[in-house]
Amino acid sequence: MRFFNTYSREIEEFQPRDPAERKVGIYTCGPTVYSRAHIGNFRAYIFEDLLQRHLELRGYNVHRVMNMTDVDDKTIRGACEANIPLAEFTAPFKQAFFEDIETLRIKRADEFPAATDQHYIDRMIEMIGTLISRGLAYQADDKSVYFRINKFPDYGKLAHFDLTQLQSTGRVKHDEYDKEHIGDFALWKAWDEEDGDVGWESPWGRGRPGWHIECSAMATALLGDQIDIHCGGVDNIFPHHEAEIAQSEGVTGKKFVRYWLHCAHLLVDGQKMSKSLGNFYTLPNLLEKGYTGREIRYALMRVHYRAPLNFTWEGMEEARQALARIDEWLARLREVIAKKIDNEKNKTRPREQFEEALDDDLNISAALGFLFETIRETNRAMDRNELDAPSAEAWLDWWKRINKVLDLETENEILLPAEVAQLAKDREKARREKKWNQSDELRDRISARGWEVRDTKDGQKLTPRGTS
RNA sequence: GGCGGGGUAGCCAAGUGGUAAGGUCGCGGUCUGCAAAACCGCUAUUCGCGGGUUCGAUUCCCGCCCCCGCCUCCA
Repeated sequence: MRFFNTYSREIEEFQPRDPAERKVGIYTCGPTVYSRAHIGNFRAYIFEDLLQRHLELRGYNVHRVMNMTDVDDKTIRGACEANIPLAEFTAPFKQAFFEDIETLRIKRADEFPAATDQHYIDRMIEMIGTLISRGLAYQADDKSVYFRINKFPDYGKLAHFDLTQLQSTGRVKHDEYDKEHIGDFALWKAWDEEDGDVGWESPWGRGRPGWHIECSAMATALLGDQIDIHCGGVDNIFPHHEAEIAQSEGVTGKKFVRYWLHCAHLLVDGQKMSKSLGNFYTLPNLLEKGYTGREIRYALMRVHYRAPLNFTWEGMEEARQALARIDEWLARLREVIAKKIDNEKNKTRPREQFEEALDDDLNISAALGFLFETIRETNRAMDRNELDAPSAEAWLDWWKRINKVLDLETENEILLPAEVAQLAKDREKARREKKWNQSDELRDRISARGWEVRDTKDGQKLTPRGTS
């Protein structure tokens, strides 16, 4: 198995810390719960889901942690504006997040530590204390504690940045007079009036943790000093992950992460989907348009994680059609099995290309290409009545195996509504009497109710469209 | 300005030093009363542009162009 490691900028053979036990520790940066996450955020989480599921398919025992950032400027501002306690403000967004990942069939992480958990606050304070004692951090005149990047020679290595070349984007306001170096980042932010009643006591006074330290504290607390894989969006490479390395290694003295994997952005109209640009869609936005969770999952999954993915409605339609093709294929395989078709002519058996494609830095496009090739070949055999039941069973087993990674099968059998059943019954009668106009009219009415009619040798078949 | 990612058909996209997977859309055909689904065929003499290496380059090298992102709290 090979992955592109952001640190080396090279494809590397994957070797976990504990190859014998096949244990893999993964840390993924989770949402900041100040508003509902948008589908660009979920592209990253789906990529991480694919990673976890493929590792598991290959026999690894994955332990994944995803943090919840429930204290930062935005959450505090939101709570202030709503005039409610911070926890009350973030709770519905946490809940919405869990609903959304369930809709998208994203496997839950083993742990979702929250930044405001006193246990982790304590750990952050402890780490900051250690960094200060080693000269890697200092308390400035503004009472905040900053990381001293000049004392950490590797700072900038992940992003390949030359620190003397850093330019301010003006996105974040700097308290330049308080910091020794413009690049020094906050570990502990001193309380100010805008924080209201949000704050924790520390050896440096009342305040709250900086964003980066929370991940270092939770990652090392739950996964140990060294973790196998750390993921996130490319926009987290700098400064967030760079800072995590500095803080963690500054405390433990050990290499923090073996493999850094970063996901490219979801674009809309060729631009990064983001809250600040206002060009974003949430999951409920797409569900309202009639798309289902698995259709959205497919649409967000089908492009390689390191390539930008442009979100379009055309892409959503493509996802729907592609899934219908898979559904149809599965239904046909099951039919062959049910009919116990026995034919010696075509004994086809599954191959390994799907898994091998994913071994290659999660090449999902190649993997799906192989799936669809397989679908065409087996459909062709079924058209000729040349696929026997054992072969169909073998392909179905194969699907069950790869679907552990894809998780794209329709969830529940949708019951035929009585109304549609009656229309179908009427249509059957009309067809027996060769009343074609009536038959076609009934087909339209059934179609208007979201069901598709097909006339086969065995009579009418009804399939729901756009199913979850 | 620095550092990345990307540029392959209408759209999405894989890929290799030896002549371009797959999905979707469109067109034609088989099947069908007509459809649908499925299958078959057609749809890139060509892979952003210009050089170079090579018997041969979309792939390797050099230069350039375009798009997107990051450059101190964005997945």
